[in-house]
Amino acid sequence: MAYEIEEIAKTLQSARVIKGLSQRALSERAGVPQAHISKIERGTVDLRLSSLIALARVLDLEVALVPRSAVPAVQSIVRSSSGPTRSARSTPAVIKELQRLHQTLAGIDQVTNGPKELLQFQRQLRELQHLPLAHEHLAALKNANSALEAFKKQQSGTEDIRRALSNLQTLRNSIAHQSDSWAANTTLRPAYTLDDEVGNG
Amino acid sequence: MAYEIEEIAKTLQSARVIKGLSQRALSERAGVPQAHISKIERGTVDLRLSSLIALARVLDLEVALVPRSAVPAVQSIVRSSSGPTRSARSTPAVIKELQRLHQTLAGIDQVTNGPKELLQFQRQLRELQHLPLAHEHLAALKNANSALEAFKKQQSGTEDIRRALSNLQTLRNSIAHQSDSWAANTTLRPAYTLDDEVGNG
DNA sequence: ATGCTCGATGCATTAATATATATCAAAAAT
DNA sequence: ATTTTTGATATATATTAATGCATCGAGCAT
Repeated sequence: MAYEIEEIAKTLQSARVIKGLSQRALSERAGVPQAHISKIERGTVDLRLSSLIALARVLDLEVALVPRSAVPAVQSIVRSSSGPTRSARSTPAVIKELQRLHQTLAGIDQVTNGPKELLQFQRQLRELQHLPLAHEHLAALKNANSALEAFKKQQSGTEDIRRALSNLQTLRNSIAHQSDSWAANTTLRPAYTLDDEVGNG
Repeated sequence: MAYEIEEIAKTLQSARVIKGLSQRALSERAGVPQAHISKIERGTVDLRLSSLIALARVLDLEVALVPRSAVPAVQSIVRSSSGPTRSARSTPAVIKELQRLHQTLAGIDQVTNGPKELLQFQRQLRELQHLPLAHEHLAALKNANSALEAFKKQQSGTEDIRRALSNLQTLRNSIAHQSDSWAANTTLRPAYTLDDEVGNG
């Protein structure tokens, strides 16, 4: 298979993984069979443009034809625009943990009517999903998760939730501070749809 | 056919026309049958990625997947980078006239050993091909062309050539002055391959 | 008027994608 | 330890891009 095709295939796969979607989940949304997605990502097929567009759509990507002379500039734009999304947060473990957090939160039915800490927790989590989390932050996320689960099983009260929440806030602040150029973009960037239906193909 | 595909098709066609290539010429270079190129440009086929890449290659384009959030920035980059190439010079008549000039020049066999004005003429023409020529400049080009042909038929001497050359120089200067931002790029931008084999499919 | 190039179209054939469905081993979650 | 999920793979079929070739009318030039 041609080099360029594999390049695009890699981009597709990377985007899918970052979005926390399984091949099957992507399959449903894009209307492309999972088997075919597998072949595409492996670069074993010369896919049609419609397939590429269908997949790109779901992955918030756009198929573009850019002049060769503009490629470097475009690359730098793309890098700076989706850099944190791509590089810093590409650690699979971190992504997984974020999903886990989201799911345990979804498993608590008193989020809306329960203590307000839970809602704040939810909001905090949503913000974190947009931040360039590195692998070093994994532990903090795990702690928050176990705190949440402890509360879910009623093994602890709202105090622990509040403490975990505070931890997440400090985490958020420490990260948001180190990259201001990124912070400017954060309002424009479409939020990940990590919220709905994560990783269940 | 999907909207996005037609969009890409339009881009391909536009790039081809601007480069002064016929479908048949593009066909030879890209290894794609002319009939198929026709269908592609009309948006009546769901082309494969390999076809798209093959065509884009010849047209100095790159197939890219850009994040939706970065699309506006990328568009502005592309516009400013290939703006003159795209907008100002897209007048078909101007392109035709440039090709005509080039061909009449090629029809003169004493370019290399003849009067030095011819060589300068050639060089000047080459520079003009990289400039954002508008429709208003058409007359000047036609004048230059007729002057060249008159010399070819030995109906005039080198004086007329020199005068036409001078006209082209002033034309060049007047254009180059009004856009400095563009002038900076002009060294980096790959020259059009209008030089070799123009419009003979 | 003649000839040439252009893009579009038709047709037959080939080759490959796309799809539906099912299965498998490995990783992950319970 | 058991169940679920995930990605890769297999088979069979339908759809269609891709190719080669021929042709057509329109525009342009000689």
